[in-house]
Amino acid sequence: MQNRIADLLKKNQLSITDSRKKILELFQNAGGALAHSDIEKMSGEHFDRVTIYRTLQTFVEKGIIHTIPTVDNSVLYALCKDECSAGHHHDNHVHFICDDCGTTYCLDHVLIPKVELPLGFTEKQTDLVVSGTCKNCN
Amino acid sequence: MQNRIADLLKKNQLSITDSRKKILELFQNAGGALAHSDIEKMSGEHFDRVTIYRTLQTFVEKGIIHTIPTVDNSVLYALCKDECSAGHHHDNHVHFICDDCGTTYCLDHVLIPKVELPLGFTEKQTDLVVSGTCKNCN
DNA sequence: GTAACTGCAAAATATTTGCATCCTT
DNA sequence: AAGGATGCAAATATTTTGCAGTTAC
Repeated sequence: MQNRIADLLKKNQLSITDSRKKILELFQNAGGALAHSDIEKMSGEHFDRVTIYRTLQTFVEKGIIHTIPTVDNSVLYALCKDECSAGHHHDNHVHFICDDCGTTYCLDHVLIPKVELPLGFTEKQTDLVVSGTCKNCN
Repeated sequence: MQNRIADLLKKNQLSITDSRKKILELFQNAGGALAHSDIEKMSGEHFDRVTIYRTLQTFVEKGIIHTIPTVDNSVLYALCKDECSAGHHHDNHVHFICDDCGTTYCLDHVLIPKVELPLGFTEKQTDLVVSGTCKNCN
C-alpha cells in the first residue's frame, strides 16, 4: 500500500516526501474528489498551505490527479484512474453535476467526443459538463 | 431589442438600471459565455467591480443566467436557454474561448454530441467549452 | 554534495460586507 | 417618499512569489 504510493511518485520522477505521501494517502482513502480546503483540514494543520498548493499543482502537471469543475467557485481534485504519461494528461471524460445535491461525478467511462473546430482554431482543453439530477436525487 | 432586455428584467421583478441593462447587453452581443473579468473589461471601467459581482449573483438567482464550471479556476456565465433564444437559438452548440485574447466564440455549426449517462442520471443542460487559440491569435 | 522540497513572510488577486448616497418606481 | 441598487472603503479569502533553511537521493 505504502509501496504503491512510493512507486507512483518514483514513476513520475518526484522525490518521496512526507507531504506528498500524506496527500496521496488522503486521496486514496477518500476514494473521490477533494478540495484544497479538505486536504488542509484532513492533514491536520500539519502542512503549510503553500506546500499543499504546490503539491497539488505538481500532481496535476504529472497527471497523477486532475481537476474537476464545480458549480460553486471551488476547485476539486481527484486521482486519475488510468496512468497517464507524465506531462501529457488529457482529462477527457465527462463530469456530471447534480443540481439538487451539488455533488460532482466523474463519469470515467463517458468520453468527450472529438469536436471539429473551424479552420484556424486550436484546441488546448475541452470541458464537457452535464448538469441535472443524479441517481441519488432522482 | 432594448425592450427585450427591459422586459426580461421586469419579468423578474428587478429594477431597470444601467448596469443591469449593460451587462445583459454584453451577454446578448457575446452570444456565449463570459467571465467576470470579461464583463469588467468590456464594460469599460464603467461599473464597479462589486456591482458586477452583485449583478451576476442576482441574475443567477433569478435564473436569467447560469454558471458554466470549467476545470481551471474560472467561472463562466451564460444566458439561460429560455432567454437566449429570441433571434438565435444558442442551445446546443459549442463555445470556444481563446486563451490569448479572451474572446468567446459561438461555434454555431459545431453541435454538442449526445452523451449517454449512466442509469439514474437525468440531463438538464450540457455545456461544452473548448479553450485554446482562436483564428486571430494563431 | 546537489538539486529538489518545504515553510515562512509577504505580495498579488479575488470576493464579500457595511454603509452612505443615488436612482427607480 | 420608500425601497432597492450602486459606489466606495475596508474586511476576508484565495493564490502566487521570493528566499532561506531542510531533506531526499
